[in-house]
Amino acid sequence: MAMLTSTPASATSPPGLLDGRARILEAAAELFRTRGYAETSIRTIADAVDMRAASIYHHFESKDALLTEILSIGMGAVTAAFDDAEAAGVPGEPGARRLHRHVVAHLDALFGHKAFTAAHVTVFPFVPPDVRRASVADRDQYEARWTALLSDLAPKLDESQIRLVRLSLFGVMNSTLEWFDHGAEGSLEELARSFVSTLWDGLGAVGGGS
Amino acid sequence: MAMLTSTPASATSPPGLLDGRARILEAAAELFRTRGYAETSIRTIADAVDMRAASIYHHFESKDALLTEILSIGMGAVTAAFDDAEAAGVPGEPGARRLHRHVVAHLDALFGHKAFTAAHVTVFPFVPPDVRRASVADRDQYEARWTALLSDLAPKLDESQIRLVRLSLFGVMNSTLEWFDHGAEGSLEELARSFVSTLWDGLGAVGGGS
DNA sequence: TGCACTACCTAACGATCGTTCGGTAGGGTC
DNA sequence: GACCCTACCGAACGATCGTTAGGTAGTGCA
Repeated sequence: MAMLTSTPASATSPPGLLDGRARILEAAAELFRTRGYAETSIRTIADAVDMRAASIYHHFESKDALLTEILSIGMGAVTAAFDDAEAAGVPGEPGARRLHRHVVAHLDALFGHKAFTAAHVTVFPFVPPDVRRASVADRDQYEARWTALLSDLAPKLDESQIRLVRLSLFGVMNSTLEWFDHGAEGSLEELARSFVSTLWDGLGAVGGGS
Repeated sequence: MAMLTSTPASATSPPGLLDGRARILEAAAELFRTRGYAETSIRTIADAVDMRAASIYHHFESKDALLTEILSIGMGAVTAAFDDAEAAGVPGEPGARRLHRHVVAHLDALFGHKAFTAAHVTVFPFVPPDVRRASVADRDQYEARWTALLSDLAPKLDESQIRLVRLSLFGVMNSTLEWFDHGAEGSLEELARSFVSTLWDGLGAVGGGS
């Protein structure tokens, strides 16, 4: 996983402030997320960090390389969050509780590194083939973790059903980036609880329908 | 809703074959879906229909106007499918059955007019503001239909919970465009049944977890 | 003082973009 | 035969794109 500061920057730059490279990453990720990759020019990114376009190329080889690193940071964040959530488990705990912890972890990572993680959801389908190739390994790893988790939680389901549940769950969780207003609308804990209770117990039980 | 053939084309062109305008719409929608809007040039679209770039402007005022019409066709398809599904209902039927019919209708429309409906899911976040403005009314109408349906089905849930269920359900259903291989992987009926049974009865009951 | 290095700059390159202009070929109408 | 309309075309417009070449100010080190 690539880090936000590739050099020991805090030794030469004021602590708490991002160096040029990290500021470019942050601004570019946010612009890619909100406007799209092709729609965001190098000059727009440079404007956002008060530089000229050529200066971007002092820190990154190309626009594609910049995107590749952003995707890597995003996938690193969710993967680390998954592993932390797994480590926090206790043996024999209820399935719904374990699922809830992982949903919270995913949502926390999603919104905590929003610009970087959202790039995987919004711009990934359209990134150049070379960039996509550089990211698939990271993505496959994360996917495998979820497959194993869900197989544990719902042992009666076969492989294709697990795949369906996983992709559906990703569909729900990742769509929150588009409509959930973190902060104003409530906590991610509650959102996750709502997801899990509906997914686990069903809308029929929760909603009072006939 | 805009139609695929705006002129009485079948009077002058061979029946069963799309006229130039409809061929442009179809090709552009498919290219926008797979490559993205900004990533697809007018010349690429022209190539796909064996024309030159200038000829596109005989049928459409601008690239934005072309996209606007594609979005309109897509939203028209899902809205019409919803209304048909509602009309096919019988009084007093179980909630899960009514929900299932609407999920099938949405998925049918999604995959039946894939290029046009997918544009709303994949490229909409990045379309130019003017294009977005032209589509919001259509989208709001469709959203309102689902809000009313879900409020009927789960009367115990308040407004914000209904919103959450609706957005989650959209998240799941629309994500299928990215991973469900219609035809090779099974029927949309079965996919919908799996969604509804999990959503309605819960993974706890279905999956055999503890 | 001199050298090397980092972090930026101005200016420009060729390519590609959406779009427009001024055509032309062919069919229908009178 | 004159006229018009639809459906296309070649060629070009200015703007913007990613990228590069070459330069400069500032800092740390010998």
